[in-house]
Amino acid sequence: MTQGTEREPGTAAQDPQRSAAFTMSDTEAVTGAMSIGQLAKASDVQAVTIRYYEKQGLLAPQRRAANGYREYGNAQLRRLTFIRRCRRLGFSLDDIRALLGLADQQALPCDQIDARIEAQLAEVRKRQRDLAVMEEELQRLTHCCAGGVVAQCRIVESLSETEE
Amino acid sequence: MTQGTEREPGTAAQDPQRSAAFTMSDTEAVTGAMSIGQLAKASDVQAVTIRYYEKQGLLAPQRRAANGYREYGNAQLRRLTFIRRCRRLGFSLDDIRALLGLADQQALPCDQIDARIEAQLAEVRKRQRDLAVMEEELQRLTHCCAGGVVAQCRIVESLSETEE
DNA sequence: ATGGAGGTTATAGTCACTATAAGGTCAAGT
DNA sequence: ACTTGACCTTATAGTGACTATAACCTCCAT
Repeated sequence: MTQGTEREPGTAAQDPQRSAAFTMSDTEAVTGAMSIGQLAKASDVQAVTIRYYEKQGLLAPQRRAANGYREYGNAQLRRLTFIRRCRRLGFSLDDIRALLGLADQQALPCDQIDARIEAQLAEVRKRQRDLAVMEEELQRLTHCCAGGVVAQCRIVESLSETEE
Repeated sequence: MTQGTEREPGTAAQDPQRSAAFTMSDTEAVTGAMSIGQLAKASDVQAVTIRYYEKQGLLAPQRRAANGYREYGNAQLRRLTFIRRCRRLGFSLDDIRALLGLADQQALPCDQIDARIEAQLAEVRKRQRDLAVMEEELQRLTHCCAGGVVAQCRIVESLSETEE
């Protein structure tokens, strides 16, 4: 897959400080404009997903080029990075929309953001407890019918028993 | 609340050989007819969900009554219990379809069922590791900007930073 | 001018349900 | 006999966070 954004390795070499992910053509470097594909590469988020976030009202392009192409700047890259980090922390897109709304109001105290982090931490811990139960149960089921056949399978039996 | 027709599901337990989870005796067919609502109550699974499982090929009613109503017996209750327990262990409906296929073949050795339990256990442990990472990250974020305002918020900052 | 890699939109599919609509059936009460 | 209300039937659409597909447009190098 030849990646179209890398079309000038010579110019990139001029600036050893610049990370490969942000390599842009000279004009782009001046304006900070990225196409959706370049933003995708820089953020490691698929272009379709970026368009999806836009439809969900999370990330709008800076502007549209004359040909209709989306153009993004570094502010959008930071915003997208924020979105993806929050997703990795288990926040829903709704949560993230709220967090972005808060983050955009620079004068607000941090309390509400803090509270949402705490809430998410509680949620993660709840999921951990759920998984711990699953793990214990599954662990109990393993090795419980080694070498038998299904007719006497303790697993099937214990999973089917109607309690009374 | 018309639970009056409920007979104790334990009558089948007179047969201690009943390791076969899904074999249905004629007596059950005669005595054990439940409507979908009764099965829902007995299994604590919503009627719509039971119909959904049917559409997915997991659980068919014994037969249809003259008026078109679904009729279930104790074999179906055990099968549904099996399905729900597997769901609680995190198995997908596809997994469960496969497990039911295996469980229905009484002569088969247990190996394949065992293997699927092990695979699910591995999956659960992977999810646990993912959550542990999330927990650590969230923990790190809490209290990191107590009392400040968003403009200096370390949370927002650290979530937005593009690494380079 | 042609090919191929990019971009654009719109729509449908995923998973395991849940919700809604529009109607048929049944037992009890008036 | 009639009505009420609980139950049953089917079909369709919505959820969340994408992913996949189709059909088309644009740019650039050859």
